Amino acid sequence: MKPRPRPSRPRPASRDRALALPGRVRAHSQNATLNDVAARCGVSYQTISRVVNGSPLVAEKTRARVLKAIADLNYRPNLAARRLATRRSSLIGMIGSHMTYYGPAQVMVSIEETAKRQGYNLIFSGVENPGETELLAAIDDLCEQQVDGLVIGVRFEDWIAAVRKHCGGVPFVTVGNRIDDDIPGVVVDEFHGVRLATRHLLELGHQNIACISGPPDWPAAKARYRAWHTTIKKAGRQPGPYVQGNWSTQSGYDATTQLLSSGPPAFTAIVASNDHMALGALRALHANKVRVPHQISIVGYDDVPESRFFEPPLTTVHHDFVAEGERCVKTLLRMINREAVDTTLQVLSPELVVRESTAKVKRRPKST
Amino acid sequence: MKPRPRPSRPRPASRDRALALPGRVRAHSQNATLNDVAARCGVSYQTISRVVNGSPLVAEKTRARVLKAIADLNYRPNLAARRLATRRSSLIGMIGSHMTYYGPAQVMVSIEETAKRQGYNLIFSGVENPGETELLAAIDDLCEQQVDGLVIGVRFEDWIAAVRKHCGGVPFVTVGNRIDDDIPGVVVDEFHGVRLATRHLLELGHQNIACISGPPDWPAAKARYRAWHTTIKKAGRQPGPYVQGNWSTQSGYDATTQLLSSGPPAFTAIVASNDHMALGALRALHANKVRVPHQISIVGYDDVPESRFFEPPLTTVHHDFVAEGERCVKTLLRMINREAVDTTLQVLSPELVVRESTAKVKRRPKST
DNA sequence: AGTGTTTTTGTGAACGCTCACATTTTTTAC
DNA sequence: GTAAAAAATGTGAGCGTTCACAAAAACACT
Repeated sequence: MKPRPRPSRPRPASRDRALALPGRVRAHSQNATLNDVAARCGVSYQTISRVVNGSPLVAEKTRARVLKAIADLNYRPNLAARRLATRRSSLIGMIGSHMTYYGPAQVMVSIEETAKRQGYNLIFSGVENPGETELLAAIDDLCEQQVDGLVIGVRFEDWIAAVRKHCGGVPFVTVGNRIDDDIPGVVVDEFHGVRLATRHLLELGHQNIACISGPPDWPAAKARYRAWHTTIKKAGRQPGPYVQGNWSTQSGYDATTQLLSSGPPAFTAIVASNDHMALGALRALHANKVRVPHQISIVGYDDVPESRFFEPPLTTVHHDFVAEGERCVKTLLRMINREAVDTTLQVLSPELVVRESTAKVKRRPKST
Repeated sequence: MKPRPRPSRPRPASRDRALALPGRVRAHSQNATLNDVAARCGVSYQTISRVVNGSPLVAEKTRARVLKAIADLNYRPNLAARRLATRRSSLIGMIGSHMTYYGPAQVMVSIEETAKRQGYNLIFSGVENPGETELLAAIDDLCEQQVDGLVIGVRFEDWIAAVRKHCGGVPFVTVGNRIDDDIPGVVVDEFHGVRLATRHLLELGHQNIACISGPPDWPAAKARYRAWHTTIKKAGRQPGPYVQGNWSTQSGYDATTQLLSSGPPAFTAIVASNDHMALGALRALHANKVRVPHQISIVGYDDVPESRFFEPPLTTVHHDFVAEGERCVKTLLRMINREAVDTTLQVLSPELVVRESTAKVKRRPKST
């Protein structure tokens, strides 16, 4: 809770007040208030408040008059005042990162839309490299804004206790994070998604399957990596080589280059943890004159709209970000309204989308 | 200004108050207030307020004591109350659309970051199909939130007057919109960007250059289209065929298919209004066995991070979205603080990035 | 010790709204 | 035509903060 920076300029409020005559002179073009409207149509402020809030206990005639006055004066309720009085803000906060990526952006938009439809506004706070301090600061910040609830879209499994404390009484949900601690949330079952992808490759006869994973401190990356590993093991095979990327196309390119660097590849397929890295891989393969899918198959994850236009069109896993966002707002709203919610994670199922970047193995794999 | 939906559940506040004893019983786990902190360390609320706001007029000893109490009680200032008292919200509103696209998302993130650095929070409102009513509703909504300023990232040139009215006294800037009406704003000079791209093609000897534009109701799309047209005219040539897309990869694909449908193409190059459509074009060309850049050159626009990994790497125009967002927040903040601002548009310059999707014309063009 | 400063702390009112309840007006019923 | 019931409107207080100013305490200096 750092001291708020004092505005350097003289605040207009104080200047106005200094000039104010005893008779309650309204500052220049200041917005109209309930009282102004009331004065204008000769009723009490409470009546105005009633019509603004759609209360039925107002005579139709009065309501009409008030509505007119409201329009004339261009009255707009001051939500800050309302908040203070009601102790509800109709604001939900979201903490997220990497909004320039397709998935996160999609989730954010979906959250905003759903919230708006329910009469809530979204206040967003980006936390680029999600360390504990940064995250807690964002939570504090949002809580000071009096948000009614919080959507946390970044990893925090190691700091659950601190997060709980900083949220105070404010309910929160997770999105895209598998936090096993009875914190409500929504995830798409990424493990399952990658399992689907890996199995698909296995069924195609691939014996040696490589993996390009995301940064290991992302839960999503970890789940996807584990799914690759586990599925192959379960099938009684050995996992192929594995390189870490950071979600970016560039990193996919680099990872693949590295995979290719040690002579002719033993693997015949790659599982990439997202479509962008898959694109980088495609490109690196092409640069090395390796043909996809003839020599090497590749699957991505996310099903970004572009992926069907890759060269070749990418086999990938479709992940419904919109549903994810929607569901998590719905849950949050129930918590805010103190309705019963199932505190267990809601898990959505991704789907495999087979396109042209995967094919049956042709040549005999070297190893195994 | 629609009536606010009444929360269906009984408000906790009212229940608490009903139970409250005369002696001012604080509701259960309600947040601590200035008064609570004051009571705890035996000073007046004003003193607490002073330390919270970092005022220098408080004795070091007292400050330490207060700070301790604040930490103990987990006190957090109530921004709603502060807002009411100061008439400033430290909130800036942003109205935008298509946040799942690279450009808009990038701008949004940049705005949020810059705002946060200056002590402001961002409250975002998405307006997907930007009609007048929808836009004005979003403005009203944000103004009710008492935002100190507004960034409008959607087109509104036809409704300037209405927008002005609805904003009331709230300052606003445009981003990515060329509004010629002394409304401050920031744009990247898209016209120039596409001019660069088109000239590049011209210099490569292309005589017949096609265009895939964005949806014409986007100012950005219009500017880019005009630039293609004008530049070619200025060079004394005739503009080639032209098809509209909608920014999506799919639409780029479709547009190109259409371009190709009337027999062997007369054009030898395509100017696509964004990278995604260029990708679609690339793919359509490939599907039709047209080689890029050997038979047809293509340039995109935006320089999304993936574009250098397209097949072939895309020649495009780099557009600095981050700078755009930053500049516009800076301007807005100056307006909020009533400092002098240059009301004319700030224009940033994009740059051409030449990669491998463009080359000299080989064969004699059929026409002209 | 007494005065004048300077530093530190406290007081009252206001911000614009909603709540709970009180009061007035209108309608209904006998 | 009156009493009771229902509908419509009004009143006072409080939400948690800041502002302007007032008061008190601490410190200097004669």
